[in-house]
Amino acid sequence: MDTTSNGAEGAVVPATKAAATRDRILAAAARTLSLKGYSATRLADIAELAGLRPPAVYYYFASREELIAEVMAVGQSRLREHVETVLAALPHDTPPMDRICAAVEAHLRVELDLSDFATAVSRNSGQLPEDIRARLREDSAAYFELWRDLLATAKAVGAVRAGIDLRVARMLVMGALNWTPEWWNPRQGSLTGVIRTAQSLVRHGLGAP
Amino acid sequence: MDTTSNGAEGAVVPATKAAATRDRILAAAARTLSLKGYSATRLADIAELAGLRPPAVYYYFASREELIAEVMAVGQSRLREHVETVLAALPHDTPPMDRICAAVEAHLRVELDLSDFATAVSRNSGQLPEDIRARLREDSAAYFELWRDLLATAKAVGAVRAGIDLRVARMLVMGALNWTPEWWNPRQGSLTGVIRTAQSLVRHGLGAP
DNA sequence: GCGATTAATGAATCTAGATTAGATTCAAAA
DNA sequence: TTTTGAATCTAATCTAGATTCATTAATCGC
Repeated sequence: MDTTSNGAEGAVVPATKAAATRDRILAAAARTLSLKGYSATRLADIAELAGLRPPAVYYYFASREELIAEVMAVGQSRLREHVETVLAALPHDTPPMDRICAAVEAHLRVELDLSDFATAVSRNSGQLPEDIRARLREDSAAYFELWRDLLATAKAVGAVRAGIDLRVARMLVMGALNWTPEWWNPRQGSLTGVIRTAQSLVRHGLGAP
Repeated sequence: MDTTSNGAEGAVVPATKAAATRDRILAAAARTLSLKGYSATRLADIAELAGLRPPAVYYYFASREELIAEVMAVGQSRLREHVETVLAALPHDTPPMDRICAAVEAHLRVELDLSDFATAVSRNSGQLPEDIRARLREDSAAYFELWRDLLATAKAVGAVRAGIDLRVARMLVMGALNWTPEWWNPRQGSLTGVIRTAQSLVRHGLGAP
């Protein structure tokens, strides 16, 4: 069902051997980007992790930039889709603030545990060349939109304290979440611990008493 | 009292013309790093902004890495010192949660308005080569320590809700703050607006009701 | 088994940028 | 006026990586 070492990179099982190699390169790039960051990511590092020589990468991708752009695109959409899926599975009468907390959990899980691609996005989105950034814009905007809606709905039913600037609050919350890969380490704290505290912070930070 | 264009980069007035040039290069590097990020920062960009040819930089700094390391060191300590100064100026009986809010404000001000150096640090600390990172470790740890104390004190007087993991909460809050340079733009929102919402989020997010 | 296509390689090339070498300017001291 | 040292420049060098390419190895349809 899956090709990577990382628990649940939910790639469809590749149809051909070639597609498998391509996925392996992509996954290696995602992992390297998530660990070392954009500037320190050499094509040679990626190739090595994928068990290949650097030129082989060009058989599958037009350029290093192309490869990285694809990692980011996958990461961005995987992030958004995971959160959307989780939200869609909630009972229809779930209170808005509970939906926000579910989104917090989903975001953290995908970013810290499920996908190197998502990690790569949050760790590097601020460092990308304009070129790549432009390609992410649409998907990224959709994700912001999702959060905007979550907050707006909560506000509409009076679940958000007065005096909170919704745009600012949204960016602060997303910032707190996006920064987690910089400090969280699976070996020293439990993921559910992070999730619980983040939810508590958000719920009481935004919520009316 | 000051040499830069940016409002309040509180450098001491340089003793000699040479020192002024050095400061100009440093400031140019800080600004470039804060705007373009580590990977996109060319020595040529810095030199141009400082009104020089790239080789001239070597008259003042041993290498690009050295220059960047110094920017980061200045930024990190400026950030910490500004927050420390603000906290030290508070009345001694200021309640712990108010002290936290003051720190939030100070951090945001120095990062978003007062110092390109501080911005450079929060935007790039995750991308730096191990080498430079090592040099920041001490100062950076001191800053974390400061926040640790702030939260621990608040907790001690019962100002923090139960069920909050202090370490996680601290990192989430600092993440929210450190992420702000990625999205905040002076032209579209007021700084005080950001500050107010951030304080509200933190106060209610952490605080006992 | 056997050509044809697909995958991958080692060795060579190309290039952006950092760095160095050496020449030049210029203000101040002698 | 000459000398000197500090500050800067232009032109050349050096290097890490990305990229290209001619060739080899693997795989597949028959």
